[in-house]
Amino acid sequence: MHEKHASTFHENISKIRKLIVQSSLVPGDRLPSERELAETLSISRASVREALRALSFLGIVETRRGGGTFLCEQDRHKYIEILSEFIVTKQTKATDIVEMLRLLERMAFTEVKPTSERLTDLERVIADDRLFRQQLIFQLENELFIRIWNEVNRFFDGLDVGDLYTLEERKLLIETWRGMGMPE
Amino acid sequence: MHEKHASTFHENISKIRKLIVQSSLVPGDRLPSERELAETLSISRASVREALRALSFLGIVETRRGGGTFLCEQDRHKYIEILSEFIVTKQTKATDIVEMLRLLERMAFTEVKPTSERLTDLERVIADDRLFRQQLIFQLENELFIRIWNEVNRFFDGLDVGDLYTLEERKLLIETWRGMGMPE
DNA sequence: ATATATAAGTGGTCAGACCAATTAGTGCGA
DNA sequence: TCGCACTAATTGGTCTGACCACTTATATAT
Repeated sequence: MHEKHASTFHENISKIRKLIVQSSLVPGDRLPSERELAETLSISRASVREALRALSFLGIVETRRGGGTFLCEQDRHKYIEILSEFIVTKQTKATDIVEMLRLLERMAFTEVKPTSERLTDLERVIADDRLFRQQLIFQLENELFIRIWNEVNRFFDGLDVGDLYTLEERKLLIETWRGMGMPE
Repeated sequence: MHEKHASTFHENISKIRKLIVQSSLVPGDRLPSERELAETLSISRASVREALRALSFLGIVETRRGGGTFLCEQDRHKYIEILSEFIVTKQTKATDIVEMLRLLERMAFTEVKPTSERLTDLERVIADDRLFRQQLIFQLENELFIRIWNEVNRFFDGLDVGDLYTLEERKLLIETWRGMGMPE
């Protein structure tokens, strides 16, 4: 009865996107609840959630616990465009990529509240530059930020210019963080 | 007992990433099964799946039905670096962004097998340039491709230069596709 | 009319079950 | 011994139903 899709997962994403269009939703509008979507699209709520999570990662929808699922405002991703602008306009070279990565990671470093567990996690991967930086970024727990870092870091990997920080720098970073004190 | 996280969702991602590091997994290696992960990390299998789906979208792991979940090979994302290289090195301007988008969308156009349902879906959004192109890309059902298009399209949106195609071009695209025949 | 308490709605998580695809194991025959 | 077909175990994919945490709407009391 229905068309062939690569997987029901993609089919479900397609269904939800189609419903957004048919309902003429505009950024900021609320989508039907997960339970409604499940019944309307004749799929389980678990599948609805997996599809919504994917759309969330793509920056198309956002969910608010107890509130609902909403179509994203374009403006919320303005800083992605800003970063993109930086890449696009500045005749970016290897040094610029490195500079941007250091900037992003400094942001993470200053934003993340240092806890004993996070320090332990960082120390565990202190020997590996890439894992160390990845660990730092993930501790921010901001999906959009993680996505941006992920893409920029791919540039860096492609450059094949070795580590971003030395082992001593990474150790110093941790020591500095430790000196910033613990939460209550 | 355990540290404060923004959400258990991010905490779960952190747990899995930590386990990958502690197990010294290298690209190509298989992760423990979802059931094992659930028991090891003391979370439900549904939560494990949501976390794995996120890591999948970030290009860190990939799942094979009946086979398992594997740490991604770096090389699989080589073409992301190629596209990035294009952006980074060519002093990319607005015209280049447009060119790249047209290229990506032509790839989708030639790769996707035209079916009556897909044509219907496209015709439904023919009035909206952005939705039309998004619909076309999503029909490819390739997560990595969707991600790349998504990022590049953000550049385009930031340029604010109007539509990429005219209504006539979109109609022509559909007519051309319709002429390519239907599947068996 | 305002503020407070209550109820309803919604996303987040969990448990257990079954299906579908792959993989590992077994045994038979050449 | 080797190779092939068959079976069993493993694993990701989906479904159902339940309960919790948070938000929003409603009703109630002052």
